[in-house]
Amino acid sequence: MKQKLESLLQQAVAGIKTQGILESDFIAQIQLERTKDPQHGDFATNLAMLLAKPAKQNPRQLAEKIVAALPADPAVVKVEIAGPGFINFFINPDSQFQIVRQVLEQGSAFGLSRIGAGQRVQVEFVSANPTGPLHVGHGRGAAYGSAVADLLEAAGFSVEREYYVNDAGRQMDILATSVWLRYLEACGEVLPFPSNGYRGEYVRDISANLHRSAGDKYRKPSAQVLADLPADEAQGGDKEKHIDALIERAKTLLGPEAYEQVFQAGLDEILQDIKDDLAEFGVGYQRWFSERSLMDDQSIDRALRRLDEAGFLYRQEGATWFASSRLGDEKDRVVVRDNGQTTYFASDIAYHMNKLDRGFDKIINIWGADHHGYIPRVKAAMQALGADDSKLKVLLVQFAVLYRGDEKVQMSTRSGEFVTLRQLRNEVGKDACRFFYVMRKSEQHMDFDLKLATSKTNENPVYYVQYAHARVCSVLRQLDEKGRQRDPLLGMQHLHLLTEEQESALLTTLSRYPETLERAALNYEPHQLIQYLRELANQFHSYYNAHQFLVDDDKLCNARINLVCAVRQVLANAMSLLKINTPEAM
RNA sequence: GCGCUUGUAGCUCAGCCGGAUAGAGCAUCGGCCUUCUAAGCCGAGGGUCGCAGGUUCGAGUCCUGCCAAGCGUGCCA
Repeated sequence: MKQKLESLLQQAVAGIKTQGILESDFIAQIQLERTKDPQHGDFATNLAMLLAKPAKQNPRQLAEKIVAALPADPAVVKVEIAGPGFINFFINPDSQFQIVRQVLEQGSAFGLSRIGAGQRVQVEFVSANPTGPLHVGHGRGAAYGSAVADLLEAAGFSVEREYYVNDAGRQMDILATSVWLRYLEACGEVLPFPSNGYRGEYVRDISANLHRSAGDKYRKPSAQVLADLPADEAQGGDKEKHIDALIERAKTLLGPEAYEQVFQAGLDEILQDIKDDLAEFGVGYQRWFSERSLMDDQSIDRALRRLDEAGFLYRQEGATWFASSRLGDEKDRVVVRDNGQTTYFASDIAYHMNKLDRGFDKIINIWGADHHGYIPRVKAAMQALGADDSKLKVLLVQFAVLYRGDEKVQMSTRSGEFVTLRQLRNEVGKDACRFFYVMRKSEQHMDFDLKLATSKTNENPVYYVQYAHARVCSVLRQLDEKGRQRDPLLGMQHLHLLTEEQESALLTTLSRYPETLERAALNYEPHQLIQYLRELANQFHSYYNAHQFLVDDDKLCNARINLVCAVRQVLANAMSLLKINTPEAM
């Protein structure tokens, strides 16, 4: 309908051009929007006001000429000029009714769009370090990222979801060392635990499993482990120096092969936990991309060579620098440290080169907002590699601040004091989790109140939407219990009986679903879909309270049942997209 | 200091490419269950859209400055 009106307006513009009112080479951008007030009809355009200046006429006069040039169409019953020069369209109610038929015929496909035209989009999200279980902060990225990916898919893009596994680097060495130290404890060794180690209970679990499967294979006497170590923080020393020395000690005492086995034991178990956790949360990936693989296949070397060949690398103070400041970054960045090790950033350059090589039309990275300072340097790297950095879109997600009632829950991975995503899911349930996480715009700070999300009362918005769905199901059950039969065909023939205020509102809202989905996808804003769901559910509940559906008149009854079935279908389509359950009874 | 993000009702937040009288939930107050599920509905009160300028037919929305909050500003990841 919207498209039809837009084309009518284009024809009208062409018409006034031939009248010489407007320069013939002027390109008019048609802006057509849904009206907020039914008095203004169904659609409105500000075209006359936009063209007033180039046409050198006052908007209302021009509007009259545009309306005069507008071709007649059976779907449009009335066109009005209002306010400063708005042109309001009133749509023939008969054509409004057809949305019910359309929804029921298309079923779960209703609302899907082809606007993406099969373009290949990669969405990388969560990508939390595999040094511990996912916590509630990662949960928001998971819910948001998968919703964005699913939305894009629904809009006709070809989507690849990817998790970048940071399985290299110092943090992983700290984890491996923490696992080993807890393992030694399990063997019966007595030794202090470093203040900078991973203290979480999950590390003990991993170590216990390792001890069960490997016995004392990795055991070394504690005296040997602790000999000549720099003091830890608790003893007035430097915790960073202490932990680095412990890592070195682990590597030398165990030897490369055994160290690698301990390392791998920690990595495997944590990664598996993350995979299970996300799967249970309804989040799936096409690919898990290992950072170590970039080292193993020399991707990092190749990436650095390409930067060097392009003249963007230089040496200074023993390190190798990338001249990112020449490409919009604040300052240059180190890619190879003076100790010869490449930085995390070097891996990331190689990773993005890999993404570019895979030929995606669009690369979407979903990062925690604390990484925003990182965007310019990655874009600089892409440019230096000769790529179009506008292919990369970084979407930032603010961390959710967790409250238990009024009390703010403090979190830190290292200390082990954090609420995990799994705990949250167990406490709140998957549906409420996903709903709450994507309810807000991603770059908004979010207060996640556990008490509110766990409450099974009316304070909880997810139930509101689910309840609307369950209510339609309940109506159909009632119909059956009354011994009556649904007659969809009869209902279709009498959709014109749906003239109540609430019915018109629902028809309009249903017809808005496809454009809402499209807009949510193109703007990467799943919260728009949530807003829509709440509005649709609200209108349905109002309708439910104002009118009886199962009336004696078979024609009206079936028309209404068709309408509420269409409502149920659209509710279900949007909720399934967001991986929220659609209960048939509550 | 500089950079990014945010600032809308008591609280949590929507507000589409700049559009007509700025919306919703919670909270408060008042109504609605003999009728398809009251996890619901109807109504009321509640606003200097952080502040000040600017752009224009029109600004919560765009621009500039200021104020406030969060984050960033590592040869950490």
